Amino acid sequence: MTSQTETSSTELAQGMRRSVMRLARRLRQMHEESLGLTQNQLSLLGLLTGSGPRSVGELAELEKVQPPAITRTVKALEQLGLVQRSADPDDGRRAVVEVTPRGREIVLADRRRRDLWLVERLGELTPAERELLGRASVLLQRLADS
Amino acid sequence: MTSQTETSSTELAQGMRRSVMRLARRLRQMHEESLGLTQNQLSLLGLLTGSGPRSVGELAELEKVQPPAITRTVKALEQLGLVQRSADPDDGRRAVVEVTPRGREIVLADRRRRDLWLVERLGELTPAERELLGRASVLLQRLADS
DNA sequence: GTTAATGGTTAACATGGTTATCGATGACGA
DNA sequence: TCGTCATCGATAACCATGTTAACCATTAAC
Repeated sequence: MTSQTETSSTELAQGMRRSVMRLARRLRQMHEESLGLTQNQLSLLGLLTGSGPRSVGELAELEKVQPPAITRTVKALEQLGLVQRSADPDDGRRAVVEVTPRGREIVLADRRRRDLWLVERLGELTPAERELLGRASVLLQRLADS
Repeated sequence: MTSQTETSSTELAQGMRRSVMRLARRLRQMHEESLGLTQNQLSLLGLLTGSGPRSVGELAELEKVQPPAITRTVKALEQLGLVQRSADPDDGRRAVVEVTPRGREIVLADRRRRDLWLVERLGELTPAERELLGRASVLLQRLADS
């Protein structure tokens, strides 16, 4: 019993890795050519849009990257007028970054555009299949966060 | 009706994008620290292991990258003794690349290691949930390939 | 057989990650 | 209160990996 469960879990894992990695790659490609912003810049902008103002250190941790990488990206976004950097009033060392209205606008537009391809693909499925994916999506999220 | 279907498809797409991208990221991190090989090198090696000998141009197309990038990665893998490059006997311009036994070994070991984390996570789910993911995985694959 | 097309490499450059170092600010014990 | 230490962020120098442009060798075509 154990060995059979193990075997099928391995096979399931292989299948899932393949399909998830592949779909992710596809989704990533969908917003490559986006408004002149790089992948990184969009990712950071999206993060800020979702979470509100953040310090450089927090952003680094959330993006799983070292602080200098964030500094560079923030600098680029700042020059484009998409984020704004200000000193933390309580702690002069911290630099707080927040998205500007224009930045937020771009993120939302990009998200719509990115989803378009997937929405179309999903439209080709049966309602039952979509329902299945909806339930699976919750599980995937749980796996990713665990 | 249409508008309701459309709305839920949009929501489904958003949820799926989030969960798929996140899980993919997590899976990718799992084999970062792998034997001194970079992400790229492992990816190319995996491709070659799965598909047999390929020309540089084919590899570039499969990896969605320009030929010079392949040339560089192949050169590195060749120096490590993980791939072998030879001239196509029918067309002296083409360079055919194939994985060596040692390269193949590394790919398989890496795959096992990468799957380990996911297998463990899947083990925490109920059988019904695993079954659901198995069916969803097939759909994801189809979406990615369409 | 000369010319054009094709496959791959090389060179020069851009982007984005890293570590090491430093300046400025905040925290804390003598 | 002051001197020391820790922490945050920025800068510099380096590496990995993508790009385009130019070039070489080989094949194809007239």
